[in-house]
Amino acid sequence: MSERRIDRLTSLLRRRGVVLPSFDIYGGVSGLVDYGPVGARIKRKVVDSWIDHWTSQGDIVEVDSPTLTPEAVLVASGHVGEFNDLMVSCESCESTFRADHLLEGVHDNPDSLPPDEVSTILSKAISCPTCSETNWSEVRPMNLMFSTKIGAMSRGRSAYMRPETAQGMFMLYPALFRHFKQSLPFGAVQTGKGYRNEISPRQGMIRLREFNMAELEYFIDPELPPCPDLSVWSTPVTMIPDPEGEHAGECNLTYSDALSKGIIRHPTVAWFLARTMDFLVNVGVDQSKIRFRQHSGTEMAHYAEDCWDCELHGEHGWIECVGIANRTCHDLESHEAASGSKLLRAWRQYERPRKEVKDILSPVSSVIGPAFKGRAGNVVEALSQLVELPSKLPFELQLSDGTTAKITPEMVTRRTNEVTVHGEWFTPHVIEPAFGIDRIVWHILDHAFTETEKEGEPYSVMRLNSRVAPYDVAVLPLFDKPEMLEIAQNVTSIVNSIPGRKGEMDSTKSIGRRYARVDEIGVPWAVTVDHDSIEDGTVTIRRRDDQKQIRCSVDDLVDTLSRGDLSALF
RNA sequence: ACGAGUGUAGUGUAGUGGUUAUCACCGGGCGUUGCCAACGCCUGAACCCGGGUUCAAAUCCCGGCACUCGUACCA
Repeated sequence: MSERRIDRLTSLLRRRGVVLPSFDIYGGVSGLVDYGPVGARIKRKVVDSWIDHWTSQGDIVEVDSPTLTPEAVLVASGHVGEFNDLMVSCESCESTFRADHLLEGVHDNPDSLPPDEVSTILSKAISCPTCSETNWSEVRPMNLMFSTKIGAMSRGRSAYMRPETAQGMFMLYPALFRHFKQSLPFGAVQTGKGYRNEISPRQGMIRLREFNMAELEYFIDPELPPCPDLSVWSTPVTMIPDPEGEHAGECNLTYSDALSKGIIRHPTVAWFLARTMDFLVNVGVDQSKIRFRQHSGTEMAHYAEDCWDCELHGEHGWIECVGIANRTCHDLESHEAASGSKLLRAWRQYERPRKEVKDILSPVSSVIGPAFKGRAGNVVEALSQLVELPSKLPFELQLSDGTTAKITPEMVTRRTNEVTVHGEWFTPHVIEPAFGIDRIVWHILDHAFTETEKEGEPYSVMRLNSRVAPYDVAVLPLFDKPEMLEIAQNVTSIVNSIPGRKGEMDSTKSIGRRYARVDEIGVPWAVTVDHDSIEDGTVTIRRRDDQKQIRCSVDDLVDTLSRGDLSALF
């Protein structure tokens, strides 16, 4: 047995087909892992619980978009710029830095410089912060996105594997807006793979190059943010507010207290914190190992207003597993600007229509047309955008192309326009909780992994919540007799016919060994078929966590299992 | 990314130039037992990959890959 708990845990996960290195027979690839037969079921149940947790709310729907993403989308989102970090290392002391960080204060916009210029500035003006030497290596761009081409050969369009699922949901905003009858708030969830070519992935499932993410984009009217009742969550939770803010220091607060004290800055964000906690506890994360940490102003993306990490504690320390960010209107506005689409907005109906009286110069197109020919369109446009009308005609009208046009009295009619305005278009804000599924699965396993002793021998039990257990029951014929096998086979197929339930039969080896095997992969219940089963149709049910047994009929078993948890029988 | 260490069956390991590659658990078969990793017999399964040195390499050297630790990085 290995010295360290984490080694014993990972060895169990490999041995039992939960999580194992990918492409192992070819030497493996760092940052890629496989879920085996047992792990894949656990992961699926976590993802299904997640989808169900949010979609049962009513105003959130599931969508699914491609992982292949055209370059333009990721240029607009900022990923192409942000993920092209230039790295440089000091040849004297071997420290590695992001080149743009070193240039801060020397150059206004270091991101915009090509590598050779960065190199030049570095060697002239910057010394190593660690050892003060000026002996820089070659500047290398580190692109964290996997690039590819859509289409054949050189005609292919540049694309990337998505670094987050969010952009796909922003692309679907117009469809969502229609689906929800054009009224906010509403949200979309998406689960799937994301890709980041990490410089040095380590820590097993914590930093992967291809990983399972689950993201929720909740679109709201910033002037009318949803403020759900937070008083139903009365248990305080651990929070670490912005270390640069006035509430710095770990504290234990309810969500509503944190919101009223101004620690959580947005009511909808507070509500997502609460709902996130509920989800994690539901799938078996240990509540005492969950905390929320607020980003400091400098850590936060420039557009975000309030950003929290939900961190889970395990063998790797405190790990960010969920990020909850108020992304404001940033993404939708960027895509509107880059694509020219006018579909990325929402309509805000005024409570009562506003009458607006406006003096305008209405163009007389029969005069303007012949007078300005090709520029006529521009002139009409500029007239309609005049805020202050000139006091007298003729006057010089400023056009958008920089030229001016002389407007004479016969070209326009002065008129007073009375319009009724019923509302306005605006760009919704978006609150985004983003979950790292693999990291959550890891912590579920970590928290469930319990090492005990049985008759002086080490004994491991995976105390998984039954919601995420790979099988609901294990069916074990006490011994290898045709009558018992038949009953066990029968019980297994009945269990498998209950929607959403899975049972597995195991008739090998001794009964103690089979109990041990199913304990190790976290099956919560073992159903044993014995002599009495042949006589009277009853079976024993053994509870994983305390090995307590009761006897009941197969009918009761099936009935209870289809209704809920077998613990009702104890 | 840099540096150091490690890489032997499914898992944990022994082996420091010549072994049929050790042991345990593990998997499969047969028998036996019959409710918590029981027992007996049989059986399955490994030297990370590629090159080099040597008559001979798991063992020494070089390169790659992976893991661990430290430093760095981490939208």
